[in-house]
Amino acid sequence: MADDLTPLAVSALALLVERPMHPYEMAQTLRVRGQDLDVKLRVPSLYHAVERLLRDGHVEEVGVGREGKRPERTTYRLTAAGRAAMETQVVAWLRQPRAEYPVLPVAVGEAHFLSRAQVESVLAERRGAVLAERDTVTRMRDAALDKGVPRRMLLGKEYSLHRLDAELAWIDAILTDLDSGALDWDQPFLTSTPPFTEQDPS
Amino acid sequence: MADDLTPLAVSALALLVERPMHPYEMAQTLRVRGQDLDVKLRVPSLYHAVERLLRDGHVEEVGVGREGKRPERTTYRLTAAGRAAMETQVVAWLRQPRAEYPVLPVAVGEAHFLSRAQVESVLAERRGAVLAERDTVTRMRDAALDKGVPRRMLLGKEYSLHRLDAELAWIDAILTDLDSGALDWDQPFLTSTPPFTEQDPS
DNA sequence: CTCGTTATAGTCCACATGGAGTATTCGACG
DNA sequence: CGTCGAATACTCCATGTGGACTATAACGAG
Repeated sequence: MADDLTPLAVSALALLVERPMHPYEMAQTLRVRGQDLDVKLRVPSLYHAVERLLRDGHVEEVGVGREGKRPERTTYRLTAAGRAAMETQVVAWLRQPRAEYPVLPVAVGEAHFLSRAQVESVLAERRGAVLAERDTVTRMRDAALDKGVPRRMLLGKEYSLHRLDAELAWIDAILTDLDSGALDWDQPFLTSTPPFTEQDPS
Repeated sequence: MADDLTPLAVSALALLVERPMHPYEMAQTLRVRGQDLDVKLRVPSLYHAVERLLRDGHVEEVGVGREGKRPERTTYRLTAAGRAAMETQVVAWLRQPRAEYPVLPVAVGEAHFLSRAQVESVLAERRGAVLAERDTVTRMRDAALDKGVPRRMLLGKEYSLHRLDAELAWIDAILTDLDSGALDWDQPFLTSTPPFTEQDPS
């Protein structure tokens, strides 16, 4: 039983539900549909992903075509196993949250190496960038709705908006606390004995 | 100029600010402090990360010790270049959001392959799991505050809480719209001509 | 009609990741 | 006092990732 599919593999399989394609065409389609905002799309990774799908019987070759005098291309078709594997993976991703590791908490966790002033300035800059992104996403979603794209295709955008709002709220909380001095930035910070665990309860 | 540091590399450098350590000790310290919830910590990756830091002059060997009769261990010390590189990286992460790719939007984006009932049931299950996680994080933060851990060390937890709340709101929105029928789950979905772009504006 | 540009359709290879394994030592239990 | 499990401190290698490169064709500007 071949293991977990990567997000890019799932996107590829989903495209093949519609019709057979060659990898380059998948990449184009994903880009045209804006799905490359949700899935990290790098061409070589896509080719590798398709290779693995082939190896695992999730897709099969449907022919090597020479259309016009373009470079050779291998087209793939979805198998029943591939379809099933994709659905299983989607369900698994929906069913339970998996640990993901955004860098922002790490950065803030080490931000005490910076001066309070620097942190304030840099976070203020970030705040602006996040606001701008929020604006862009809103506009994309609204434009799509106007064009008649069904709501359920835009749920990812709604999620992004929620996340951006959460980030804004959090940045604002930090900036407020930095200003009010509630964040004790200049206190000596513990080195040897972390107070995170009284690890000697014996 | 060596490139971007990985999150794990930054955590390693941050530990070395306190005192020289060997990799295994870094791993233990990160775990004791609960930082392995923010940074993905796998022992082999840590060794590789330290190797790269050594190669790039961010750390130097400070001796191969045999304490007691334990296996040999190589201890590393931070260099000035390493300290600077870490601060630069932290500032870069704070200054601007970088594209990250959570799987949930991808999964929801392909969820139309599932039946409405299945999506509802699976998302309801997820909702419970997210609630439980939110509870756990809250308790961890409160416990740490009680022990006198400074606020600024717990900003990551606050961020997690904001994000979990955002996810809950989003799940609830989907479940509501699925129930009310606002999400037109059973409509025929476009295959050949995506309405995402009228890609013929000529 | 030639020359730089963009689009097509990929491949190469250097690098990063992480499950599983190794080898030694310490501590506890019978 | 032997052995069995856990901790210590790594290493191996299969797999995944992605910047840079290749090679051909169509396209437009001079």
